Amino acid sequence: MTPVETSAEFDMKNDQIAAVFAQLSDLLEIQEANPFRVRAYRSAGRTISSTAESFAALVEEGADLTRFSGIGKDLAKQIVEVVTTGQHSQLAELKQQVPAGVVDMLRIQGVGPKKVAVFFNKLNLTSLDELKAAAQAGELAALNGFGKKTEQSILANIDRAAEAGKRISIADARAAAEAIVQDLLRLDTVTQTAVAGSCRRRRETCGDLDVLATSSDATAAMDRLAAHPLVDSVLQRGDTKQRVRLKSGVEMDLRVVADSSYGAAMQYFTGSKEHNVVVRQRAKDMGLKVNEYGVFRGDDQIAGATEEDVYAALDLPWIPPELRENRREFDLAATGVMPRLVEVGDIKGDLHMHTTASDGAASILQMAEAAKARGLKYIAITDHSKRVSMANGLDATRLRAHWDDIRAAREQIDGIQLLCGIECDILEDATMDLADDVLAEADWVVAVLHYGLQQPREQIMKRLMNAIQNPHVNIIGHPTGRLVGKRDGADINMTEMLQAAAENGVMMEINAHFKRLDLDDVNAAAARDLGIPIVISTDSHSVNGFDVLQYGVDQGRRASLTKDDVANTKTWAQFKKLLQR
DNA sequence: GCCGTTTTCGGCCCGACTGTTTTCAGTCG
Repeated sequence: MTPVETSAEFDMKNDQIAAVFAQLSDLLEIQEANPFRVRAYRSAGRTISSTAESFAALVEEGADLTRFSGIGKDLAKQIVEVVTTGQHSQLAELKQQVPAGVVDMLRIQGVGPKKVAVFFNKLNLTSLDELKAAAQAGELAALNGFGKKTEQSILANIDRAAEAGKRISIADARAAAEAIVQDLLRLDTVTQTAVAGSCRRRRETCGDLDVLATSSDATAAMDRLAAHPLVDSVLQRGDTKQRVRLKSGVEMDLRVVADSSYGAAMQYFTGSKEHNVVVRQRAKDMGLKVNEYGVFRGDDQIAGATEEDVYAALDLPWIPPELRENRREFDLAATGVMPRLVEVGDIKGDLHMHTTASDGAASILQMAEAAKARGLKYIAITDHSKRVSMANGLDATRLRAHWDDIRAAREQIDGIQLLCGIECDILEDATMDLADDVLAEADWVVAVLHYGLQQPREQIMKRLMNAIQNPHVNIIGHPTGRLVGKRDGADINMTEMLQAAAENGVMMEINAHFKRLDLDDVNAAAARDLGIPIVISTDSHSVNGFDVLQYGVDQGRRASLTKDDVANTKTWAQFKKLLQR
């Protein structure tokens, strides 16, 4: 492909491009297009949004987009059209034919493209409000293939459609799922139980919860779940599967299988869907069949009790759940050995935390004692700089006095190193919040964006580049500034930022707080590929703040980071050497 | 629409649950 000559903007984000193809697949589905074509569009959207490189930049370079799996000649052309014109001609056409309100109907539980097509084509309904009115008037039950129950179900779920797709944080998901798992284990008839689904894959957020149990008595397990104090109501119940709504609004599936199927069921219910499609296709190619009950050759179950057996039957090493997204796990598996991913126990230092000097709740010594109690060997105290006045940020004078306090604290505690650090704001005008001579005195400088996150990409990049080129900056903290599910990050050219960091020896943080978790999995993997040391830090504001470390490590695992990729797994002696820039 | 030691056509993962049906389609994960 030759570079594209155009005057159009090349600043479209991957998520925006992906959204075009997601919309296309919804619309095509309502129009009853070939389901595999719909899937191709949906998969292309997923590929684009889970790629660190900017597709806009790739188009600008004239790169061959068909090197991405699932993107062929046709989709490559469509991506070029979207990037260069900001439009997709077929999407525009489809939007003329199908009003947006019709697409909204897809969000109603139990309503899919086929039903939506009937509402639109037979009854001319074009919005959720019109659909609701029709249901109340009994018009839906009169349709061929519909009945009173479907109509009632739509009425029951239509008001919830607006919040459908809402996801909860991994922290909330784990708390709820693990409470229920522990409760099920109290039943004598339940032998094994575990959390599966996106929660087990440790995604940042979960749309629903999946719990698996093995038991000779599925009825007892389902009754137990139905009676759990966290449960609001039972939505579905069959012989082996029950779906409930929790009081928090989140829905949970419980699946009960026999012990001989536990591994296969775990594999199946852990997903992701895309990972499982590849697994099952692979089985098919080998003359086998995989379902939630096991791996089968003909009618013979040849594996199923453990996940290891299931993967082994397919000539695959066991794949850690965090990697099961059909990204690179099958390439890694092809080498025969999966990398040993970083673990919480590997972490020896925490390099981002606050004290009462700014907006923390504990003293320097209290934080150090708490860190030491958790087995950490070194920490950096990184209170806010003055720009963050709301958090009582430090100016040069207060910071120097604070550093004196940190040095004094070193005398009062053994077995843990204390670094004099600072979380220094990168100001809107691209200068640092503290002067170079102050930063030069620090052991550890975390540079961050807090304000002006809405600035245009050019200015955001100027700020990040200045910080990265500042010889006193060690690391960029929570690099995008996004808040999971609440706020998009700044408009960053990730490739450019990471390249600059690699060239200047600046590290990148995975902020372990479950509301941040950036760099995210995709970008952290890209950083690692460039040889950038990653630091997983908690940003603790209290002695309990260290609890979030697990979430950061999980994000690192999703990025397939090993211990070697994470700088704060080093011993203090090794880490000290990394500090020389 | 993608893909290919079954490569340019003919496939494309698999099963539970529900509701509307008398044998299956739609939805969901």
